[in-house]
Amino acid sequence: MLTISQLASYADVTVRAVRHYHAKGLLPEPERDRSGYRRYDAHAVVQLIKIRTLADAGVPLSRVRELLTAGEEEFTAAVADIDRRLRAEIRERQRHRERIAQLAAGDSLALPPEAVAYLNRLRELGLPELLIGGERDAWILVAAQLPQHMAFYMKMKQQQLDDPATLEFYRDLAEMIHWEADDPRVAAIGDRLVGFLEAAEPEEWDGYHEDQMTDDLVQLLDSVFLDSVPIARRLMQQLEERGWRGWTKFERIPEK
Amino acid sequence: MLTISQLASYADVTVRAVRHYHAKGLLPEPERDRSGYRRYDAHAVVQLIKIRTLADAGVPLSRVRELLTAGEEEFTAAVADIDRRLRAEIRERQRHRERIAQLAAGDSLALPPEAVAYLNRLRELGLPELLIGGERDAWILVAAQLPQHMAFYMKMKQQQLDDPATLEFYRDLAEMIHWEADDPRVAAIGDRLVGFLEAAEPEEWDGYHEDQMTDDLVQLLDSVFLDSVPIARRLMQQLEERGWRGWTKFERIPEK
DNA sequence: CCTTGACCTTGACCCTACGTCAGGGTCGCA
DNA sequence: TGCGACCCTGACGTAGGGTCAAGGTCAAGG
Repeated sequence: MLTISQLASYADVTVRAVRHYHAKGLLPEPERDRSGYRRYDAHAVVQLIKIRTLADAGVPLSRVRELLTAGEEEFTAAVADIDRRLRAEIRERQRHRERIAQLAAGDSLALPPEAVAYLNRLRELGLPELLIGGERDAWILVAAQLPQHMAFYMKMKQQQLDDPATLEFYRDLAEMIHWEADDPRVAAIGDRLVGFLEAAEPEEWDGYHEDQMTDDLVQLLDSVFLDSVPIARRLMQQLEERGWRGWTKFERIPEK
Repeated sequence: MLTISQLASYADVTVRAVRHYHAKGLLPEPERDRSGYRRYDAHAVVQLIKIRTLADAGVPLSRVRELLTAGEEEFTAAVADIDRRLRAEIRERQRHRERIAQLAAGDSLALPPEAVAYLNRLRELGLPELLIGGERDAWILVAAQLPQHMAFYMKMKQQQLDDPATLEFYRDLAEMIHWEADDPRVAAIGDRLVGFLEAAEPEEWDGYHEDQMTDDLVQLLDSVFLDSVPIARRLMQQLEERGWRGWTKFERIPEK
């Protein structure tokens, strides 16, 4: 007769695993000797080897129980089922590999490459890191909600940077993030921005922020701006005095 | 400000997962409103999306915590590490697939194909299923301990079956399993068996059960025989009276 | 006879990444 | 004011065991 550790070593499993299989009902509890030790016969070794064979093949223990007593057809059906699961798990991990391969550090975490390129261009233009961080966060949010539109958005943004006047204005906006909340220059910026908006109206921004972008998302993006730039609140106040509101999605305040 | 379910839906995770990340320290606990509800800002959405991005890439949460604050080099090192783990898991599952592909029902569970072929031959020879079951269990044990020698053992066994005299004797042995414990014919079988053993001596069985097979294993295999055939004990007793012992590995009892 | 080391017992907590109650408080709307 | 949808904490469950803890047992050697 065998002790539990002898049994375990024949099947190359741990003693703990054997007890686990007892608890799970995979392996019947054997007789005990007078001191309460489990005593096994050779048949238990055979059973245990079968259990390990299935478990080593990736069969979950809950199914091992069925399979040990299953007939031929059930068995082959179950095997097919398990093979499907394994294939799915392999595919999942292959996708994981592809994803982590994309994950360099920094911006590219949670952003598609075209967005990373855009952020890098902002960086090359010498814009302050604080503003770029705000942009990055905003685009992370957009990329999470509307991944299929990121390519389009990024193309639009890149085109804006190609226009010298817009770029110049962008630089001035960037300056703004360091201003105190009561800086008087905000009024001038507000004027210029409204000038831009009214010159561009009405069709130029077409498709830029259409139906896809829900009001909720727009509000969330606005709050990113409001939270990351101290003077943002003042600026938006200026805009509202001039008949405009919003930031992510400017719109004329309807006259009442 | 966002509620927990709004936050969760922006990052496409469950509310439970968000709380889990709080508990794990991945996402800082936000301010509470006066009724104790968590209130989030847009930055929390960004953080949560980053967490999901890493987790979706197969990064364990314990490492996500490090990676969120890691610099460029640590990050790429960690990514390489995770990729290694993923590759290992994929390989593991591919091995599992190969193994379960081998697992038809019945005998082949835990046995190599040549052993299955041997058992099938016994079946074709019309030997009783009870005896074949005993053989199968014995070979499962051997295959688990000495997988590299199975091919050789099976070749030997097949050769034995090719010899008409041995085969005939095999059939008679097979009959035996139905006998009562006090059947007088056991003596005759004992005589014939000893005849075989002494005729075959000493070199014919060479390499069949050599050093590889430990005494422990031999004893285990003997016990399979003793447990599965009622009259086995009587037969071995007969053998001992004639100067032989064992079953798996017959040996002459040294004269004292 | 005693010690020592190896083995055995049960019970309980640990891991991942959350899911799923249970029991109770809160919000917004009709 | 009542209802459904939301929020809170706390606790238990998952798969497959690992790892103590606290104690009983066994065999060998001094």
